[in-house]
Amino acid sequence: MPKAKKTGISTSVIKRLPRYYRFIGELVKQGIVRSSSGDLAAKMSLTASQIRQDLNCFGGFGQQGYGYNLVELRDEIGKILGVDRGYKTVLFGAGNLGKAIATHMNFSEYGCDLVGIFDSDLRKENEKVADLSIMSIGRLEEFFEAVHPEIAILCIPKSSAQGLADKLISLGIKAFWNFSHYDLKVTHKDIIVENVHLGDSLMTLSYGLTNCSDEEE
Amino acid sequence: MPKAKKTGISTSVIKRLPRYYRFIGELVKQGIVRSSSGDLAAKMSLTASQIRQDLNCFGGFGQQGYGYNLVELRDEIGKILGVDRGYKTVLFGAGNLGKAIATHMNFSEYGCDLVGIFDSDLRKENEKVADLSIMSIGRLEEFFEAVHPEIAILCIPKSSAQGLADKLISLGIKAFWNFSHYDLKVTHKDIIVENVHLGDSLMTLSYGLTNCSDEEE
DNA sequence: AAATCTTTGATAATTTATTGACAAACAGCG
DNA sequence: CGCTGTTTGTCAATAAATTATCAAAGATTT
Repeated sequence: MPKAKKTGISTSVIKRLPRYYRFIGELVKQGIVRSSSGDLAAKMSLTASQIRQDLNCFGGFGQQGYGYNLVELRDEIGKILGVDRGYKTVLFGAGNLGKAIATHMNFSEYGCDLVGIFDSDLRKENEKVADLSIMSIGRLEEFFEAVHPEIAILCIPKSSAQGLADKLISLGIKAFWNFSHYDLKVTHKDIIVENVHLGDSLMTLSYGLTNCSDEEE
Repeated sequence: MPKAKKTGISTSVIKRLPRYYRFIGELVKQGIVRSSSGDLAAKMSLTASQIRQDLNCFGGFGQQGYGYNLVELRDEIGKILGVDRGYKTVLFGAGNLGKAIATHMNFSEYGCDLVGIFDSDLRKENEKVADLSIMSIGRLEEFFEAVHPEIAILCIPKSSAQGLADKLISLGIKAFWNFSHYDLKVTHKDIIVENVHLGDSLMTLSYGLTNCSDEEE
């Protein structure tokens, strides 16, 4: 009898959910139908305790003496993450990174549906990327009026990020996936922001090389 | 009198360093020369206490009654991160994502120097990306022998990631920046891995939209 | 140069996260 | 259908991270 207790899930737990979803999805693809928290823990380099505790934040998905039904578990986590929602998503900035994200990401796997690409460079208008024609910013209001997208992906220079974000919020955008090298400031409380800083990740690698390899011993 | 205490810095602290580096660098660019932990905390949405404690892991960079000299602080953090090292970096997989990373990232800002791009598709050989000619995998040994790169960026399908990684380790690679949608398994203890899962970040956004917006109240 | 004000670095207190332990629940077997 | 073995969900214990506090250091002012 799964009891849902959605109140105040910690971000530590939430940030682990996508990884659970990936791993369990992979196991399902391999045809494995059940698994215990101990098995999963070994495969994911975690503790069994943590897996049980994490999953229990959302409900009792397992069964004593048996473990977890992986298909069911994957679907439950998917539902929690909302990967079945198909949030309408619009991308801004069709430079190298924007194009790569548009063509490289399997949006549908992650609960998103890419429905539009905008660029401020008029010369790119009508160019095709990922089966969509790039639109000029001039068509922004018209498009939002008609489509009402929920997520904006920002692949634009940091100088224009905050301005565009404010504009998009006024047009009803609910979430930002922000690659603009700038931490968006958002006062509205239900607006969700994920600032992605690839450079930070690379610097972490550099830190590791610089500090761990020799001096650890 | 800065006392260095590099022993066992927690990953929580390390993961904040790049953000400090970015913010402080930005302030320096704006011509601001000093700042107190309180100022910085307000600008970065952190507590003053955390900033002081984080910085103190590496040495006493501040001065009572004055605060921190931002140029000095930025340079110190840069040195800790190793962004002055210019680690020789090789990219594998010249698809959309690989090309975007090659052309979009300012590697030198992050302590890296992109010195080679490989792709298994022979038709791409000699194609130019980011001022480098794509090399075929056949030239791998020869190139590593001559150049001895330290970092490998993997923008390849997950099916070939582990195999290539093992090969590269045997050729002397020290760190992986891995975009292959697969968590690399590395037993060697000084090999450093950053698994980047953009999909995880997008799912976190989806989680936020699905769970927070309405039900929070 | 003394007095005042600011701010650090360090330590203590608190909060949060992770791990361990175990009773209760169920599967599987004979 | 009862017995045995497994595994969960929960709660307690531990560990880690964050925040608060404050004496000492030094800047700034007069």
